[in-house]
Amino acid sequence: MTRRTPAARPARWTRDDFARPADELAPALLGRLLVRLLPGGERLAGRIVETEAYLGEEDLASHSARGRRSPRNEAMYGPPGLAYVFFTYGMHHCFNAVCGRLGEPAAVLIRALEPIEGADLMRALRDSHSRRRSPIPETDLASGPARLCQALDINRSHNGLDLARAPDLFVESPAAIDPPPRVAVGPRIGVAYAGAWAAAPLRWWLEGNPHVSR
DNA sequence: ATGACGATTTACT
DNA sequence: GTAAATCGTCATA
Repeated sequence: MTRRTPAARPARWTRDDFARPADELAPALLGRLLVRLLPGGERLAGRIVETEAYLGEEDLASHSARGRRSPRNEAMYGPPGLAYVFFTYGMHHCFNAVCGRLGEPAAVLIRALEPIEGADLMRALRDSHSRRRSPIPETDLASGPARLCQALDINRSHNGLDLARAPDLFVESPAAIDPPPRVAVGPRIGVAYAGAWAAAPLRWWLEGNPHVSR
């Protein structure tokens, strides 16, 4: 009788994998792969090395704080597994995975990736967004929420996409998680406006990984 | 209709 | 370290 070893091959995440609280999902995503298939068939993949949890209506740092619901953040109120992509600062995109239960506006912001597949293509995509002369070092390719969106060509067209079903954007557990990762926790970035919530330890990253932002 | 500002990045002093 | 870039969104009127 053939027995498969579940962890021996890559496994795509299903809706159930996203259906948990943001502060549970955020650390659980570390070490997983965010995979993007470009229209030409090229496969880009990055190991998730930094995440932030946005808990819901009570979280004053969240776009859904105090029950704010609008066309922009509508995806946050959808089923777990949707992509929430928003445009900010007049020029940047950020990518989240919606989580929790349907109707609860929780999400996890992906803040940084370590390029695993297609790094050269990622560099070309990043170059197309800047006028930099020297080649972008690999540690700068996806080490920030807007950088990773450039590197994987993620934009508003992906907002509301179902990560559990979309053919071109999904999360995958790698065949093996190399070294047992040491995880660090700290306050979220860029949410100083959120009062006491700004200090909450809701950001997780792989300790010592050079692809983490800043 | 108007204005303030942002879950950022980059360049420059 | 500080500041510019740049525009969609939302709150207020």
